[in-house]
Amino acid sequence: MNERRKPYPFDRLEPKWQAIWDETRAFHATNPGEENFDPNRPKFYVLDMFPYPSGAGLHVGHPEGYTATDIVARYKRLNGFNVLHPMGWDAFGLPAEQYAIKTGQHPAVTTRENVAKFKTQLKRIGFSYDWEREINTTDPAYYKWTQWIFLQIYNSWFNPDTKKAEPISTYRGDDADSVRLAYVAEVAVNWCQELGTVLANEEVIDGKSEVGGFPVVRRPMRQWMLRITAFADRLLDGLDDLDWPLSLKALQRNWISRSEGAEIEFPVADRRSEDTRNESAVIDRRYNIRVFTTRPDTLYGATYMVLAPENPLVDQITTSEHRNAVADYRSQIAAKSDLERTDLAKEKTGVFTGGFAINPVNNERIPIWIADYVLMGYGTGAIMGVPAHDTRDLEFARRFDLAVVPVVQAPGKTTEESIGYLEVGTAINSPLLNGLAREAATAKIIDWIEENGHGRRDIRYKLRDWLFSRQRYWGEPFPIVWANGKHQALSETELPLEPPALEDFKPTGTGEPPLAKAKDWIRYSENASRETNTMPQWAGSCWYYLRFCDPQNDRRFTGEEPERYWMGGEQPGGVDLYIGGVEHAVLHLLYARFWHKVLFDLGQVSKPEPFQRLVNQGMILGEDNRKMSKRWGNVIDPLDVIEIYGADAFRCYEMFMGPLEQMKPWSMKGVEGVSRFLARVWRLMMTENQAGEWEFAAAVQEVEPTKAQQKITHATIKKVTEDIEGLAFNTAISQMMIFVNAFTNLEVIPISAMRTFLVLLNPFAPHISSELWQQLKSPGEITGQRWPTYDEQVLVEDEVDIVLQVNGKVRDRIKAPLAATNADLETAALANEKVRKALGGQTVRKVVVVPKKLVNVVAA
RNA sequence: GCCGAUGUGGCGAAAUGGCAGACGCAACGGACUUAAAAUCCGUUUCUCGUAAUUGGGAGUCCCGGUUCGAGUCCGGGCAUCGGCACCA
Repeated sequence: MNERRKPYPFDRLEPKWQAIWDETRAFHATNPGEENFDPNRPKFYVLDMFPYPSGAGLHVGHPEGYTATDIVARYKRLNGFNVLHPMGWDAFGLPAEQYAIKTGQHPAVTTRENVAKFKTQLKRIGFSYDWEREINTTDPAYYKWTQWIFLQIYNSWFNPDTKKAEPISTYRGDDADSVRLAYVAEVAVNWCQELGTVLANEEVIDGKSEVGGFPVVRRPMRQWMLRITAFADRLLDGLDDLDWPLSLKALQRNWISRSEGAEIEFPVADRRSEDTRNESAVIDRRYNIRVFTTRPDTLYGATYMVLAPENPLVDQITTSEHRNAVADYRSQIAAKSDLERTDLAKEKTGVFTGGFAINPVNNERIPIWIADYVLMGYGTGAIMGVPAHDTRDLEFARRFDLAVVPVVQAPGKTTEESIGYLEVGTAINSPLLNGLAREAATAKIIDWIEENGHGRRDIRYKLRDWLFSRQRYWGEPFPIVWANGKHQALSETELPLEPPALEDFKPTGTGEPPLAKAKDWIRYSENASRETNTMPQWAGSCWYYLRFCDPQNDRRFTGEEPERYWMGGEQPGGVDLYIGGVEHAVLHLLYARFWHKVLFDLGQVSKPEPFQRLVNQGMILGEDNRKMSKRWGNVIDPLDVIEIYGADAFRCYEMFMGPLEQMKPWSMKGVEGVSRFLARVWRLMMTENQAGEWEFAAAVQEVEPTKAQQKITHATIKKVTEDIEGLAFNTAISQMMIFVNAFTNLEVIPISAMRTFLVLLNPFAPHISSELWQQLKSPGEITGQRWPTYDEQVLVEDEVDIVLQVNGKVRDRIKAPLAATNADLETAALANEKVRKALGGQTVRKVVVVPKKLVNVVAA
């Protein structure tokens, strides 16, 4: 093997500095009240989305965000902040369990090994985490508090008057279990046979499981739910003040999706009067059909109704002669997967029930159909069909030849042409509303509906309550026991509730959780048994950022004072910078906000939102511009890169690739370029002697920098400072390259400029900058320095370049004294030979002068 | 269909409304070397012109607008990517 020569000895100095940082606890953050805590420094909490420690080890995507936060953490420390920069492991989850099923090895063992591997890898990159705060969601000392928080949720309800979570003891009704924020319900859930578990809506993508891509079917099951929908409005409103990417806020808004409108009741016409043509409302008072609509202003245009096939009312409404057709259709639909059913391309289907409803606004008898384009899971599972002003209804009406009555006139169109018009227009064919625009018509009709008892104003959300139980082994057991068919909470003193030791982790396949196999564990007392479901993977990550504030606390989930300090502080407070992938937009980031709001209402945390500023790093693609995957053979292992180029080069390349938020392809050649830059930095201050040993370069001397050197040094301080604040790390590195190029090949290099530069470089390349700082015999440790400041005065030029334009086209460039007046510049421009040549004989109409920049001569 | 993002050299990219392409990669040329690697120096948007230099023209997805001046602002398209999707 031909040993590749290292461009500088990173293989020696990187482990050296990593060991020093460990030994000196260089990045340990102290809490208020602890020794060495300095209350005069401002705080900064900079957080990564902690990883699931998979067996595959670190991927180049992980360190992208981690490097960005590490640069900010180191930068903030150099600026005198108390910085909280922790790391931990989100270690409950499917892969460890599936590995356990295959090999029989306990998931705890696999997890321990994977964590050790991840930690070694992260340390090799030189991240400045406070490892004394490391946490692991599978540690009983951690999930004790996950279970404790679940009990807070279980023991709370949402008071609609205060719009807050309150202890269940404040509830005055007679059925507390019906209002708890954690409740059990029989619902149509997403069941994945392959994984042997149910999944949350957020975990299902295109009818397949997010993990593994296995088919998911609808199936009614009794499950634990968390009442996140009660917080829908607050989760929406809270977004306004967060410094998050607009696209991510849009994703959450879209997911919650608030619709305002009305719930309207349509009475069912009495079947006994089927042959009467007279619609004078012989009404069957036993059941009304309730619909939700965002367009109550089109009520006069409702010419039919549609129920979801699963709607229980269908049985009551269907007449005997239509019973067979309806039954056929319903079984046909039941056999379809969600995917088939929601296929937009297919033609609308449906059957008539034989029943009629009465449109309350005009007493018209309208037919009731069932069709699979109406979903049981949204609104009331029934709609009023307004074919003239709804695309789907129109398609359905045309297919089955139902009446179409336009009730909104499009501007400049005839009544007939207004069919299919969805925008704002003027109400027609609507005695109560004629002539009104949408807003006024909507307000008026809702008033009418409410006054006449036909319904009420209503708001609906697409957001569903959070399906919180899983039929898995490797998760937090619920601190719940069942007695006489009722659930009750364990007391706090019984936490943590550890899962039973099991030989066989396999899902049962029946929907009964694996924990059901542990007969002894289940038996709680003579007549009570334990809940056998476990919590979903998201539970642990819903509050880990709070645990980081005070990770060893055994009396509380997090200490009140540390929480107030790190999560509170000045408005708006919270985590000051949170970086992670966009894939958690409607999962972790929504769930965590929900838990945080519950804890806030209960007085457990100091701010209503956890993450003040959030940034999504872009995905890193393979060199072939495809998503990295084993299938394409384009996966890059960070450790391989570090082996060849060193951790500093790896870190700098990850940041130099392009803007943090952007998707971008990997390039080994690019790593090499950045590695060359670091080698140039090294050789600026070090030379190799005859024996091949590196020694301090004689060129670096105690001399005053020249004016030009001062200028570039201050320009670099300014650019790097501003770019770190703006997370524009790629251009910060560009500027440092410009700096180094300017000092390359000089016979005398001022040591003061080098020291300043090393501090600027330190957050990006902490190892090489620490080593050179020491080689330069600089005072103290580089990590103890103050971030340099720049002087605008130094940056001011005596002479400036002035661009001369004629009609906006550049014709020449001249140098002018900084003090030159506009008149001076104008004169100089008009006297310029190239300007005069370009003007030809044209008349000068106007001269625009931008001081210190340009003169534009306008002529014709 | 709805929501969001993006569109600049051979490639990754840069540019408070004011010199488009900083910085890096690749390519080409040169220095050093017996040679190579490494290193250092230079050229490198396209096009026309020239023996060469100095030059001319065009150019930031397309069409229009605002402006003395537009990659940047406004209007309308197109394309690519991401999310949601029969949500009433």
